[in-house]
Amino acid sequence: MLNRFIKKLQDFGPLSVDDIAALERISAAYRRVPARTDLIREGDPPTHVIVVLEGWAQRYKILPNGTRQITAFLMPGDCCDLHVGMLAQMDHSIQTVTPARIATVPSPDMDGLLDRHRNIQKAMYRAQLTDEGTLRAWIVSMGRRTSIERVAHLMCELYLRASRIGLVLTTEFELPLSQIILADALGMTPVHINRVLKDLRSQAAMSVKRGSMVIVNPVLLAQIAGFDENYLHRRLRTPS
Amino acid sequence: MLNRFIKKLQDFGPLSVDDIAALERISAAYRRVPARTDLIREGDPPTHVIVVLEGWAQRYKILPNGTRQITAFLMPGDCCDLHVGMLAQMDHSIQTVTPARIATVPSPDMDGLLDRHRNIQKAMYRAQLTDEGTLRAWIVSMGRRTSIERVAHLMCELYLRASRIGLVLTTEFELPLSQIILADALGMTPVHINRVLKDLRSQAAMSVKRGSMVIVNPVLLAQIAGFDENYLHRRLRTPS
DNA sequence: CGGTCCGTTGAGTTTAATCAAGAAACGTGG
DNA sequence: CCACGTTTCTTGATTAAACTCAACGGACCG
Repeated sequence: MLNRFIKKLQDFGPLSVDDIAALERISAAYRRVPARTDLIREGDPPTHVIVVLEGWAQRYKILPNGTRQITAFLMPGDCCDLHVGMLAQMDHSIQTVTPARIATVPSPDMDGLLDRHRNIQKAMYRAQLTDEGTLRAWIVSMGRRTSIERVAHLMCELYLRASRIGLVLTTEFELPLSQIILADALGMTPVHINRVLKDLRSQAAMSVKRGSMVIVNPVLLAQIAGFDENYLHRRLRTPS
Repeated sequence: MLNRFIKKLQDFGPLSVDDIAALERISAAYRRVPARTDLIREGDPPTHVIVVLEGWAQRYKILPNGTRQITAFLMPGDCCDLHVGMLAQMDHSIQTVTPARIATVPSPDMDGLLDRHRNIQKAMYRAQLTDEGTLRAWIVSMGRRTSIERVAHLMCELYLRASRIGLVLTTEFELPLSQIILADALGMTPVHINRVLKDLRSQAAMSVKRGSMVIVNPVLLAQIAGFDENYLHRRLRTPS
């Protein structure tokens, strides 16, 4: 049974038995981490590549005025920048959202792996390009979408990403995100998020629990968001 | 006399004579492009890495409702994603802002260059990490900064980036950006940008010309923005 | 020299933030 | 297992920020 990291990379390109063995070696050592635990903090010198095997994490930054902006969610199989070891210090922090299983790969080991396994290298660069597209899509959302579109768009992104890694079992999908986290991800106040969610609930697009929410109708959300999934690079160039 | 691309890479790591010769070969063929010319459009299959040798360009995306969001500015020496050739199609467009000198490197050539020249590879990955930091900083700006802070923050970013590549000759710095471009970069309306600039002008932080603007007091802007330059990774790990 | 694009300003409207308060769920320790 | 404190969610009323609409002037271009 392959771990989420390996399974995700397989979606981005073919891997040989040897590639998979190398990935298994490198991600074999993992640790269990409680929710809301910083994996690395702004200012720390990064020495390891962080790989999320199970659970959710988030990249975030705290501003001088105390507010927080979340810049990305990491789902099972996702990892932080491959070449992060080149930096003198982190410019943001990464924290678990839920209890998680985390592998930390020493940067030199990751460099060696990329060098020796070209399939892995290609798959990882494809994954990274997708992440960058996501980053740009967030900018587009924050700049040019209304608050309800913005919420719906994030939901679509998360739903689609979750689908691809086999996390969506029915048409519905439960996210482990509180309204406070959503607010910090979308640049709004929790109060306003709450009102937007109320609206989406009344349209039967989603329902809300304490500390999490359920996407009931992703198609409707996509319509509200004006969602274009191209940015997630569903259609990568056929791997050669 | 080395071109801007090579000079920029030298800032990110030491290059040998051989490295430099290879970079010169690859960027020797360039073309002059007028302002407001699309270099590549959303939906196009990317086959070349775009390198800006002179002038400014921007990444942008047009939404279904016709609005535009700019997600990045490319300055002399900057290039688009190295591995862009892996994608089936672009999820955004890239356009010149000013008249520019552009080199387009076929993706396989770029791959070969990175393979054969590890110094170049390292320098480029460092540059790319910096770009990603910039992307995240934009998200933070859009989500959690007031409009005046947001404008001031972008000005600081651009001033600092321009300084590093030797584009700032006095303490002042002229940017070739219209208020419309600024508005589309910062997720505001041109009308509101105009009022914010008026405010910054009255504080003697900047002045404005038609189609461009001048940063008069970058220190004051940094103060207004709450600017933290760490995200631009001034202090990279000492190249080894 | 007429047209177009950009910048500027004012007035009115919309959107989202702020302030405030209470309810419901959760966690912990006795 | 219950009591208590804490966090999250919810709602209403008010304020602040930014957008929209509209109009006009100046600069640049052919």
